[in-house]
Amino acid sequence: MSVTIKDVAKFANVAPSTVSRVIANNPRISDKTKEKVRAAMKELGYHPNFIARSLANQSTQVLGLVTPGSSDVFFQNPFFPTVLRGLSVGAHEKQYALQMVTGQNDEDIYNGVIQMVQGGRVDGVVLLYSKVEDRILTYLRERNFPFVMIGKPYSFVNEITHVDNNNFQASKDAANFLLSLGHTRLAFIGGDVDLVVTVERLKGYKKALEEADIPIRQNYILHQSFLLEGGRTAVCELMELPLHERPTALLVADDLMALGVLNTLNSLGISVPEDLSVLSFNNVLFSEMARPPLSSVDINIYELGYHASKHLIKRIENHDEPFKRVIIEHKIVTRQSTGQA
Amino acid sequence: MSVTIKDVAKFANVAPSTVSRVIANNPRISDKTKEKVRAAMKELGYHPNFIARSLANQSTQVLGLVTPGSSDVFFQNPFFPTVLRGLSVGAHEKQYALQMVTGQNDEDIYNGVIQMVQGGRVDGVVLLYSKVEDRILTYLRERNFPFVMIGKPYSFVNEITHVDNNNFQASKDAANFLLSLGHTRLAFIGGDVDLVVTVERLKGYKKALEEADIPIRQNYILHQSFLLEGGRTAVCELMELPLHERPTALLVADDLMALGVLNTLNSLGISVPEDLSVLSFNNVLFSEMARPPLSSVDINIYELGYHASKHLIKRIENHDEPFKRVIIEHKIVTRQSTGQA
DNA sequence: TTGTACGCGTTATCAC
DNA sequence: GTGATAACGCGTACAA
Repeated sequence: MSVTIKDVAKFANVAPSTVSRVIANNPRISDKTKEKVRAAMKELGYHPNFIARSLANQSTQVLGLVTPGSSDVFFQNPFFPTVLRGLSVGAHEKQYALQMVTGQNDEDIYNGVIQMVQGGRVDGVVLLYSKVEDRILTYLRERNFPFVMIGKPYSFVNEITHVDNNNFQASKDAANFLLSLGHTRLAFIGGDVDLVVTVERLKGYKKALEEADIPIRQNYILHQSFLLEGGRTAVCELMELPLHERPTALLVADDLMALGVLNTLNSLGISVPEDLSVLSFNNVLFSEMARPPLSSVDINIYELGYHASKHLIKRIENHDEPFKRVIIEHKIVTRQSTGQA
Repeated sequence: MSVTIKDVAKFANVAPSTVSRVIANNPRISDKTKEKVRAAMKELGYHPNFIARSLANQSTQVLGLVTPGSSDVFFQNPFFPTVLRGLSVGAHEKQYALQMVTGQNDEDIYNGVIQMVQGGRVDGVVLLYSKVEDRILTYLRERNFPFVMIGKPYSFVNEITHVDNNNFQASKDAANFLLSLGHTRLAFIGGDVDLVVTVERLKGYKKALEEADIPIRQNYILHQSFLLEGGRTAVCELMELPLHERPTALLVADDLMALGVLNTLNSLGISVPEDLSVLSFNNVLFSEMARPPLSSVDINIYELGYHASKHLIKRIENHDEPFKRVIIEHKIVTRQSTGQA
């Protein structure tokens, strides 16, 4: 077996409790014994056992990460690695580890979260999404377990710490940008309607049209999953409209979907931005590598992750920490997929 | 606090050990008491405490995931989410959780691994890469700690369980494919030379040329990090050659880099595949979305992850499990970035 | 078939 | 300042 605190104690001729205090750097231990104990630890190659510490402490220094049930789709989106990197950096700064729930569907994930939480595996949880009805959220709230959400809560906005963009405003800005280029036939291709981010971006789109006195047409509003394939399907649907009714600009709720859109348009012989402008969201790494390079609303994905873990840790370490709404800036990055109407 | 085994015991009028046995589904407990205890557990909403269990068991049911030190780069590559999904599914099938080391550089990651391992946080470790000199590998081997590697070990190939493609053969196949199209001026753009995968793919490239009696030119061999930017730099370098010395085909060791290549070629007015063929590796999701769609060697990334966790768990659960070399199939997927010379 | 008692490696609360 | 001792929640010999 591994070398324990007791071994160190014997070796240094002190009590186990003293060793424990040295590890915690307790000020009431004399420098002399500290030295002696540290030497012993080094000599024996001692490393603290986190499991035992967790049991005594009732704290694990681990954050749980919860993906949406459709994790295969979620993983594929470049959003995920970027937000993960932010989470990782934020966690690392406070010496927290990251643990993921495994499972491919809602049921698996739900059970995974319960195991994590009840099993005491994690000190807190990050929800990497926001859904309209979410029993995981309900569960965490009921147990008053520390968690933060990336995205805007569907309800109880003031009782949930969350890190989000102002997606309503971002989408309104984006739509206004297209309007300012002279487009009036403006379609919206959104993601899963269960996701709050879709809802918010749709609202922003509608609001912008409304303020510009442009009637909202239901056949200009499409919903697909956040995937390449979704972009294709949506385009095909729009292009079945009679020529004079086709939109001249598309607002696409996700870059990956936009990539599918571009691809499909290309194979249909429709050129971007001459025939059709495309503006999307997220500004992931390959946006600028698309053909043509994608204009996209940068939502600072990394920051979303970073602040999420920072605030979660705050809530863990101070249970009375007030709920916060953290808004990350967005910015329209103009490239070559958008042009004058 | 949470409801414990003792609470259940009291409620069901049995001893704590009986409850424990019911959880383990010990056959020596009568069906009647099992029912009684299970009813009590349900009634009280009992969930086992993993931490306590881990301490008693000396096992955590957690797998550790180790990324290369340059994790920011690694995360960005679509390879990562895909392999992660495979790992996740494999782990989930055996009820294992996944934990990641956090940290942005070699030093952080190294310390993170030591903490994970010595701290007893994980039962085993997956190395998601293979480097030429790797002290993490050395450490794990010295401690005889269960681990598997994704990729080919630089040394001790027969003493390390690993899941890999035959990258030598894959690269040779790929080069031969280009040769069969009539290309003779064939360049290789590889990744980080510290990575074994780069080394293997370079070897395969060289071997194919050698067998075709084509001399190897050092200025046709470039190395960049696995990133979009790397593709750009490499192309610029090659295009500085006099026209008649320029390669007519590129073998690129990574799709992401190939995307950068395509992009740069486009802006230089060089058309693919008419002027130059491009063949890359990995066949990640967006390969077919590139312009033109990328011909790529599919290496079954998902399978790499899936088998890695499966075999790691085998090693954990049976410490005498022999070392294995698991080879995942590869296949050239021809799209529009390759053509006759 | 079930109960008792101890150990897993720490931390924390007392004493001294 | 430092040393016993009791938790933390569970698994498991050993008894009964």
